[in-house]
Amino acid sequence: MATISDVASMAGVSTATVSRALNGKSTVDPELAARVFAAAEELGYSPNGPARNLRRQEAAVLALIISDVENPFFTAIARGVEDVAQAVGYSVVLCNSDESGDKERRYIDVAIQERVAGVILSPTSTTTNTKRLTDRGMPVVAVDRPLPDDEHDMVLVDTRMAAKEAAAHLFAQGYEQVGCITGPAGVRTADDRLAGYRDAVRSAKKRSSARLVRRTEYKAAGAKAATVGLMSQDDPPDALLVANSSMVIGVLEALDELGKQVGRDVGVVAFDDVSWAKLVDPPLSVVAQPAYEIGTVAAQLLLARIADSDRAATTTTLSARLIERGSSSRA
Amino acid sequence: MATISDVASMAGVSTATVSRALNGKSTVDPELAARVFAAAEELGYSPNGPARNLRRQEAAVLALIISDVENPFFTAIARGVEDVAQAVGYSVVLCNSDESGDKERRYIDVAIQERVAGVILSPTSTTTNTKRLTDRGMPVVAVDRPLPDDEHDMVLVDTRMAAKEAAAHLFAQGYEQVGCITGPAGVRTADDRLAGYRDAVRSAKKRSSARLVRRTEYKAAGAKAATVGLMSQDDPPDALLVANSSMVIGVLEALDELGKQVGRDVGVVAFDDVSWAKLVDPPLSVVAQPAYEIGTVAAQLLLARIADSDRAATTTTLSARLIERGSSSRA
DNA sequence: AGCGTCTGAGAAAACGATTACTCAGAACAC
DNA sequence: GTGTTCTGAGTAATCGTTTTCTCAGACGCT
Repeated sequence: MATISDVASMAGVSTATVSRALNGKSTVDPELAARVFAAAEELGYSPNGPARNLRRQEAAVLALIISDVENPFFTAIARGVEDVAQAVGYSVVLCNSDESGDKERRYIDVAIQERVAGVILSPTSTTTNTKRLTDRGMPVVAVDRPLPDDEHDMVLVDTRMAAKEAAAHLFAQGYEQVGCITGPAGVRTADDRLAGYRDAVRSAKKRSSARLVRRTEYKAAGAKAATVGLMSQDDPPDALLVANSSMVIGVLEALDELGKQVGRDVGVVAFDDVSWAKLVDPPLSVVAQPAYEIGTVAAQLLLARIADSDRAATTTTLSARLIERGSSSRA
Repeated sequence: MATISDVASMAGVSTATVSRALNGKSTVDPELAARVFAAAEELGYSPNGPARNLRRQEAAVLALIISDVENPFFTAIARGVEDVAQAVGYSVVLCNSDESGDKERRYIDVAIQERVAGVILSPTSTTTNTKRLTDRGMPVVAVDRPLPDDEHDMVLVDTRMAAKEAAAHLFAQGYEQVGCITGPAGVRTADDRLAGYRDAVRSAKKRSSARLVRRTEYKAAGAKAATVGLMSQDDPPDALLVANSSMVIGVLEALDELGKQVGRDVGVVAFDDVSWAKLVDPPLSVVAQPAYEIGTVAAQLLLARIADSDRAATTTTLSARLIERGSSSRA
C-alpha cells in the first residue's frame, strides 16, 4: 500500500509537505498542494492509521462495550452514541460483552491496547474491570448501570422509580398479587427494579413476599421457567412486573402455555418499549427507557471528558415513561 | 502510560529482551524473564497497539460492517462472526452502515486506514465502495448480499428459493391473491425475494400482477404505508409475503388498523424468525435464515483468506427454512 | 589449546506518519 | 545597502514496538 514517501517522491516534495498539504495545516504553495493531491489520488493513498495514531498519541475512536447486542435497548444506545460521535468525526467500535465479565475484560484490554480515546460501557461486573481503565487514565462513561465509586461519569435511568410506578399501576388496575421477575442479584438494574417493585408493594399496603419474586438471567429461557414456577404455586400472582424485553418473551410464552390470558388473568408490564409491543395480544404495557438519549448523552459526556480530563464527574439520571396498553388491564 | 522502555529499565534489561520475554519468542533467561514480568506487572504495562501494529504491519482485528444494528438478523450474524474470531484471538469491531452508502464508505475508509486484517460486510450499494478495499488488497467477505464480480468470497442465502417456497405455501393454503412487500430495487435480497415470489406465482398458474407488489425501505413505516396502499385497492390481496422482520411490524400494524384478521382474512409469511414471532396472534409464519451460521462461515472464510490471499474465491449458499405457524393458515 | 558453533542479549534499524527545527530567500524598513 | 522579519519548504527527531544485526562468551570438538 502506498506510503507518504511514495506520494512525496511522485509529487517531487518532502513528506513534511505532503503531510501539511493533506492535513490542511500551515500554508502550502497552492501549486505544490495541487501536485500532492494529484499524486495522492493517483496512488490511492490512504494514511496509515496506526502510524498516525502512534505519532499523534491519540485516535479518534470510541469504544462502546455493551452487554447484549441482541437487546434493542442496547442497540438503541449504540445509535445514539454513534450519531453524536460521527458528527464530530469520531468513529465508534461496538463490542459485545454478552453479560460476561470475562469478555468484558478482554474488550477493555483491547480498548486499552488500541489506545482508543475513550470507552462507554454498560458494566457487567463491578469495579475490577473498569479499574484497569481508570488506572491508566482512560476516559470512561458508564451507561445503564452505575459504577460504585463516583469518580465516573454515568448516564442512568431512574429505574427504581419507574419500576415502582409500573407496579403501582398494576395495583391501581385492580391486580391484587403483583409478582416480579428480575435479573441476577448484583446487576444493579435488576436490583433497582426489584427495589422499586417493593416500594410499590409497601405503598399499596400489601404484604411483601419473597414467594412472588424470581431472579434469573436477563434472558427469555430463564424467565419462562421462572414464570412457570411462580404460576404453579398455590395462590399464584395475578400480575407480573418483568425487568426486560428478552424476559417478557419467555413470560408470555409461559403464560400462553399455561392457558392464562394476559391482561384478564395476569397483568403484565415489562421494561423496554420494543417495536413489537403493540402487536402481541393484548398489546404490551411497557416502561419505555430513553435508550437513544442515553447514548447521545453518554457520548457527549465522554467527548467532554476527553477534551478536559479534569472535569468533575457528573451523573445524569434520565427518567422512564410508563406506557399503558392492554396487557395491564382487566378490561 | 508505561512504555516498554520503562519496563526495560526497571527490569535492568534492554527493550528487545522485554519484547521477547513478553511475546514468548526465542529463549530468554528465566531469571531475566521473571524480572521482566514483575516489572511489567508493577507498572501496569500494556503494549501500545498502534506501535505494535505499525511494526508488525498487521492487526488482529476484523471489521464487520452491517446495514442495520437494530435488525436481529444482522446481530445474529455478528454473534457468529465474533464467536469464530474470538476463538482464534481476533477482535471484531462492529460498524453500522444503516443502509446508507455514504456511511458504508466512511466505515470502509476507517477500516482501510486502521489497517484491519479483513472486512466482512453486507454491501448496501454496489461495487464502488468495495472496490476501495479490493484495490488495496484487503481481504473481504460479503454476506447476505452478493458483490457483482465473482472475485470475492461470499456467504449468501438461497433467498429466491425460500421466497418461492413461502409464496407457494400461501397458495397451497388456499390464498388466491398473494401480494409481496419487498425492499428497494437494487438491493439484491429484495430483488431475489421478489423474483422467488414471481416464480411461485407462475408455478401456481396465477396471473402475475404489479398491482400486488410494493417496494419500500426495509423499515416498518414504509411497509405500513405499502400495506395500506395494497389493501385499499379493489380486489386486494388475501395474503402477503413480507421481505423482512422490520417490515412485518408495519404490515401487522396496518392490517390491525384496517380491521383485517391475520390468517383468516390475510395470510402472512415474513422473512426472519424473530424471537417474538410466536407471541403475536396468530403466531407468525416465517422464513428462518441461518444468520448465526452465515456469521461463522463468513469469519472462517475471511480468516482463510487472510492466511492465504491466493485462495480461489468461494461462494457459500446456505438455505433457509420455512416455519409454518398460524399466520399463514385460514383455520 | 585452538577453532568453529551456538546461545542469548544488547544496539540499532525499521514501520509510516507528524511536527519541532532549520534555513534559504523574499520582503521590508531604515 | 544592510539588517530584520517573515514565509514556506526541507531535514530530522519522534512516537513505541518488533526484529535484524552484531557480538561476547560458553561450549564442544579435534
